[in-house]
Amino acid sequence: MYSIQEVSRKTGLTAHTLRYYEKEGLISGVERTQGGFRQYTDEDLERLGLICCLKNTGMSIQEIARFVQLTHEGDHTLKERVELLRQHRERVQEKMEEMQKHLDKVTWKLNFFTEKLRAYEEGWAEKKE
Amino acid sequence: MYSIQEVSRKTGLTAHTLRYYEKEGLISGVERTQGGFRQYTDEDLERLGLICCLKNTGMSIQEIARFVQLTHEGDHTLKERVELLRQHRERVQEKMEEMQKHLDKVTWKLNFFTEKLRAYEEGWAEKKE
DNA sequence: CATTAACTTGGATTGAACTCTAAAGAGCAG
DNA sequence: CTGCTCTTTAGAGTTCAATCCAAGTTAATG
Repeated sequence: MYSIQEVSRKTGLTAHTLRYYEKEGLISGVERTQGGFRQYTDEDLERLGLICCLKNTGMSIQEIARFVQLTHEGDHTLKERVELLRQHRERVQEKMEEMQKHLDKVTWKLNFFTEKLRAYEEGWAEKKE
Repeated sequence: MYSIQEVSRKTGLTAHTLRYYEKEGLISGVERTQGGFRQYTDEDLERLGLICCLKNTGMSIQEIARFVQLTHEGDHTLKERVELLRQHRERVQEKMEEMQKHLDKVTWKLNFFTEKLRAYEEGWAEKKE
């Protein structure tokens, strides 16, 4: 059992964000102490792990909430969940390829500027002599 | 010379966004007709190309504006520009590696669910018999 | 037991990047 | 010239994902 601060440390999310995620339906059924303090289980941590993966690959809060809701509805939603993850993976892969292309162009431009800089510094050195 | 709509089509950015970018300092010095309409040159399009690459690899509007400003200041900012692009490239590469790791975990989970779905559908088929 | 630190809530605020609105002017086909 | 569409501006509004605030409650420590 972990306090919200401990989970914050373990996941890298702030306590604020953890409460926000709960409010948005990303993590439901977190236990409480008799005083009302959140008590996260190892299973909660595991679920947060997947949530972070989805978030870090660009899935929106809404979509993650949808996925979590399906999970709660039981095994008859398995097909839909598989479909959801598959589509997400595809989108991410496409986006990464796209990014790589754009990054290649940046690299090309970078090389161009580096060469230009070399020429500029040489010219400057000549003037100095 | 291209109207804002033509540039919109060519770049995929809306006319709104093009005006917004201009206001934020991402594209300065766009010519106008005597009536005040924007007239983009091929050079403007080229500059927009790099801007889109930077944006699509996650650079913020502010950072791009900074880069553009340096460009206008002349060759003595070449070193800084090279540095800026180099750092950006590094950040993007790290982020992409990170994303790939997270995506791998999603794939793993996807395989898990796919297997679970297969078992579930089989069970259902048995019941049906 | 007293104090301090951590936690609770609902609702307001932030910041980034658009996105839209309204009112007016520009340009072109018929 | 008459419509019609396109473009202009300043400024307001939207969305997303947090992030903060205030006021109150609970737990932990000396």
